[in-house]
Amino acid sequence: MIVAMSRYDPSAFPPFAVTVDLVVLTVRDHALCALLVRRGEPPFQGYWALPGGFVRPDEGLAEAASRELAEETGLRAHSAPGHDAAGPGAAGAHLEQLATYGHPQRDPRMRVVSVAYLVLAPDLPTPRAGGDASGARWAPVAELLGQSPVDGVPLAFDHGLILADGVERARSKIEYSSLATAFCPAEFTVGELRRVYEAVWGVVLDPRNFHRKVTGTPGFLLPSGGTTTRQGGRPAQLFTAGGATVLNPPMLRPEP
Amino acid sequence: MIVAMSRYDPSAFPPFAVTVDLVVLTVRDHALCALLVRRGEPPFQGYWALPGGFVRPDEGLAEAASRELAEETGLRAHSAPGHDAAGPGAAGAHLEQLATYGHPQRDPRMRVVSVAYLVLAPDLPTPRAGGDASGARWAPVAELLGQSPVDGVPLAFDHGLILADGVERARSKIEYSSLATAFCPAEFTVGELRRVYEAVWGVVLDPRNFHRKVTGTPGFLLPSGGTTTRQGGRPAQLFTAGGATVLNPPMLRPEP
DNA sequence: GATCATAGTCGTCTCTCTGACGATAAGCAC
DNA sequence: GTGCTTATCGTCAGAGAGACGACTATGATC
Repeated sequence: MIVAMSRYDPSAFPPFAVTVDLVVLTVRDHALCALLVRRGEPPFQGYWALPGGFVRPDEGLAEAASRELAEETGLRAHSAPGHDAAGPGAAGAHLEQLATYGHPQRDPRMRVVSVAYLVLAPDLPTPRAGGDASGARWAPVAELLGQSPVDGVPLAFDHGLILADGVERARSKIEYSSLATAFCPAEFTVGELRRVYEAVWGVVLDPRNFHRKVTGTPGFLLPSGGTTTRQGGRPAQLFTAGGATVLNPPMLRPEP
Repeated sequence: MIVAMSRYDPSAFPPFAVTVDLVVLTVRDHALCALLVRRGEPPFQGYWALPGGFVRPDEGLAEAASRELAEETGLRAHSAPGHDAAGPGAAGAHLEQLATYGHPQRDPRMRVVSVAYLVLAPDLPTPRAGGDASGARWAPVAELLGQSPVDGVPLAFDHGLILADGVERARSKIEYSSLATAFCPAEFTVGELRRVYEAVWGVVLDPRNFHRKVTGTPGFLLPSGGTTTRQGGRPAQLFTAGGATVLNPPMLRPEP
């Protein structure tokens, strides 16, 4: 019986499966999008789900998340273990632990505890399907979180809840950190960064005030010297992410 | 082999033990304190550790944390599942998920994944030891996180790291939420609330500016009508926590 | 009971930052 | 060239924070 089990007796513990699930977010076409895979096996066969998989016996949680991310997208992630970690403007994606989901009935087959990770990545080509997934796609989170689920059906398991938590984390975190740069390529313009904020928050920001704010925050942006006209209009200065990870004072999210 | 295992095959998953660990914080004598228990069994026998235990097969993670908290302290917690949840000024403690720790070697006996929860509670009597703990005490976090570990030895397992993460979460969360009231009894004065901020942040705040800020934030404090002189000096108005959970604009933490 | 120490509460001033918005600059399409 | 787009600089009013003066109402001490 459980009640008779000593709380730390290793020979009599209730067995759990531990998985990682990934909320991979990017900004495409002015919209915040999440990576979904189509499940090729029951349960929820044919449903869209977050990428993820079992943690192996000899690997850490962040390590498992990194591995799944690489298998699924080819991305190299910098995990941010304690606090800051990622170097400025590096090519990979930002990865951080989101939360852990362990409702006893969240998987119909067995007791599964899933550690969710949040990944913020620059725009990528449409991912290949890999492993046991029969398809993969970028889906705008506005469709996923609105009243109308994808293709008329919700996500598998509790992945809709996990996705909502991940999106909320991303939305609030770009307020007080420089994480929005994780959605940009290594070199980007102030306007491109502003479009990231607009897509993630679903708002329109004043270009002049935004420019003043980000260029006036020490350590947020480093001028790289070049300019670009890839967005049309007047040539814009190119920047890379500065070393600052915390924005003080924060970027204020306007209310509706 | 693991690599041959289908990622969601329930019949061939690597078995893990899943535990919850609690970072229980309170403010005593102008200091932020954490609840520790002394381990009565190996490994780390005689070391101080965070309270916690195995998750039972039929209970959720927050449920397990709640149960352990009640067993250890007699506290009833309001978990805060999605966002807000706790009613204003209720008698119990605030409970929220902190993070999950699963380094392969974090427990010398076996693979254990631990979901840490953060509990913020008003000052309590010294807790009774329970279960397999041979003692329990409140320890000032300044001593625990400084260079000098308790009694010359660090905490068991990776609990020092978990504690540090919990303290950092508490410190940052009272900036932009009304969570500091969770450290106060149901009725409290502005000065008592200020002493909570001062203890958690380890700073001294201007009483006049603090008063203006908290009384000027709609929904943060509700006047309860009464007054008290329990802190000495001029009688102070009593308040209960208002319904607001988010502080906008936030309370600013002064820098050294 | 007068005095003092302790806290609480209200006001004022200055500085910084934000939001709103005008004006100018420098590319591209035609 | 004209028109359109985006980038960048500047100005101004209002909100909020830090610094601090002033006053109030208790209990403690002589």
